[in-house]
Amino acid sequence: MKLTKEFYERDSLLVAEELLGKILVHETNGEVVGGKIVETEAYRGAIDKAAHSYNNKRTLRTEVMFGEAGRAYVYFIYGMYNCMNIVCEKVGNPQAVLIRALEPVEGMEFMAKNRFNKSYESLSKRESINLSNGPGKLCKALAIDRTLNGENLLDNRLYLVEGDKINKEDIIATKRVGIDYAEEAKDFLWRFYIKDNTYVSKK
DNA sequence: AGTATGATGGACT
DNA sequence: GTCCATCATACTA
Repeated sequence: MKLTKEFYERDSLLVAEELLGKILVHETNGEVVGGKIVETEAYRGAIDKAAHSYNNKRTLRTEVMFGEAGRAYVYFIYGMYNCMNIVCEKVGNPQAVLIRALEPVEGMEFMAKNRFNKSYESLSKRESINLSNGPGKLCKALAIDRTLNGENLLDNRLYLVEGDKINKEDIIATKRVGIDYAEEAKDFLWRFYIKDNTYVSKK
């Protein structure tokens, strides 16, 4: 069952935590690829120095975050990678959740081709873990790029469905990654991951 | 285990 | 011109 707009239309902290265990699916030229979300980060908008939308900064890039919940915010970073977020909260409140890592569930051949240009069977152990254990890696694996920025996750191209129920005691809350510039916000425990999951990007 | 470094280009000022 | 919500590789030990 697909997640509803009501699910997304809440504080990004809640959404980030509850997204753990859900399945992210991309359908693209006849292929279906999907993975279980095992790591997320909340970006809480106007009050969050780490967020692109800090201080309600509204630019062409951040515009999607100001719109309706349940859209994809995909941005290009470090000249090479894409990162996918899910827009949260009501219109005008620019929060989002970054998807940081997936456990492959469906379309492993497609992922292996995208990431390493070889068959899934021929991957080393290291490579199979590296398919989707980071925000840039999972976008490459699932063929998610900026053309999907603004995509409605309630439609049938890129969407999320129910998955495993994760127990509260299996959820770790810790500091976000790669935001050293964010002053006090860099220490907020706004990253969530599933305890002991192999595909988490960073303990 | 850890630490360092280059790749590479768009967004923003 | 500067800054990146990253990753792969190449070291050191």
